[in-house]
Amino acid sequence: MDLEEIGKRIKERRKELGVDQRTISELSGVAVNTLVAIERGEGNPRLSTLAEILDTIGLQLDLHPKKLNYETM
Amino acid sequence: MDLEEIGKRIKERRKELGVDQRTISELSGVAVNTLVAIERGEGNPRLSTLAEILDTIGLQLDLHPKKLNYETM
DNA sequence: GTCAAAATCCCAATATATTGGGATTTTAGC
DNA sequence: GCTAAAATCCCAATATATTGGGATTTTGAC
Repeated sequence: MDLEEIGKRIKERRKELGVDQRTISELSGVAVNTLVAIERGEGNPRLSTLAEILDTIGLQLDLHPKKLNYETM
Repeated sequence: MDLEEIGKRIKERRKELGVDQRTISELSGVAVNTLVAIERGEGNPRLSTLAEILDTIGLQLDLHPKKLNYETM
């Protein structure tokens, strides 16, 4: 789940909703330039920025365990 | 899943692993000050910063659908 | 292939996350 | 209640995300 995949998921979801970037920008309060960058996987948004967008399009962040890179700390 | 809960989850997971902040800081490359703020729910990290920490402690971000705030766009 | 809308790009200004250093407070074992 | 380690705080410097404005390109319908 990297920047690029998150961007894809956002764009995909927005298309499903049938809305354009400007609308999401206005509803979320995030500038359209910022949204463009994120959708294109070129962004590295603050968590709040990402959350505002996700919230607007009906997606949510979640946290789950995965395998550790280092077994010994 | 807001900033505060994410911080709690990170701290909780770190404790389970039995490692201190300095160690996570060194392994992840994120400054300890930044880690402190995030664990305390006072941070608003960039996605990359959050991802580096999560990756180090064996957690992963995920995206899933939730109810929309606005049914009509 | 024209046209309008949507998406993307460029740039300068601003806001804010991140960092490192050092000091202070809190925590936990003895 | 001492003590060392861990956690937190403060601050100035730096890096970078965000924004708004306008221009350009791409897309899709006709």
